[in-house]
Amino acid sequence: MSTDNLVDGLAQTSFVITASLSRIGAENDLSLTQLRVFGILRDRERLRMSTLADLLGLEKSSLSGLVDRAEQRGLVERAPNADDKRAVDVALTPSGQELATRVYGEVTEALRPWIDRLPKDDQHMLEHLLWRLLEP
Amino acid sequence: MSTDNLVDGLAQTSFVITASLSRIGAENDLSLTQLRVFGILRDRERLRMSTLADLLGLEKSSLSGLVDRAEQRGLVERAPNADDKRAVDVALTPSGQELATRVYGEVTEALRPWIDRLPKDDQHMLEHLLWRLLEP
DNA sequence: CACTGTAGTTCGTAACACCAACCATTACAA
DNA sequence: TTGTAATGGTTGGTGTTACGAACTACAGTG
Repeated sequence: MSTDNLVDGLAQTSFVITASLSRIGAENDLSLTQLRVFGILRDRERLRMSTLADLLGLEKSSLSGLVDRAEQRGLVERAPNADDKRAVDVALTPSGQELATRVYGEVTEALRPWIDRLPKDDQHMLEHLLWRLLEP
Repeated sequence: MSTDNLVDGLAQTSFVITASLSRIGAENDLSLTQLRVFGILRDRERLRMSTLADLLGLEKSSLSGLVDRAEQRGLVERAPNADDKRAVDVALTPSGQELATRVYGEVTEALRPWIDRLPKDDQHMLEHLLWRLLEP
């Protein structure tokens, strides 16, 4: 069956990407999950703990410690939510922002040579297909 | 820059795949890393601890515990290497083999609906591109 | 106003991954 | 060939990650 091979290819690719992300994260003392937090928070202004947990696919309790550690390092900050006094918003601090863009730049640089083994046309095709797949 | 978007797409896709693998692994009491061990060992006969560690990108010491736990569950077994008395070979037991094929079947089933949102032609194209990228 | 649900935190537990230190064996060099 | 370095694995200690259960504080609803 052909789907098997595609699944395999997706899994293998995942491992390659994940390895790069982990390595570059580690060089900056960031776990893969913390990297994801940064990736998510980089675009948006602020996010509630619970929605962040949902996006990451984590339990709320897992997120507390994660944010704790990042907050102690001054990369992230908590603020009470204006609308809901139970809720807590999380946002990147300026230094967190800076780290995020730097690390994601490094990731792109690290993957570029690997990606460039594919002709430009194929790169565009791949990009197109992946985003089609990722559509909601 | 277009590479950025491709890197992003690859990362996003990785997270989706990883989430599926983790979930299905968890349902079978297997961590993502154990799942990878099974995937690697499924094809080959037996592997030395060190080469397995290399393939996984792990320290030797990390592998010891990993294999310990799998061995205690009877999924994997150690055997002294014939050529090198220092080395230890690892292989799936029959019950490990069975679990491996079952779990990887479940993964394929889980991803199929997601993948099938892409027309068959696009699936083949994607598969082709990914494997081109994965070439050594 | 009581009651049920939701948002986060804390606590205890287990897996995971690393490093450093340690044997045993192998490879190599003088 | 014998001494020394390198390799293969394990052990022990540490920090991170993730979970579930129990808990507090606030929201929403009847």
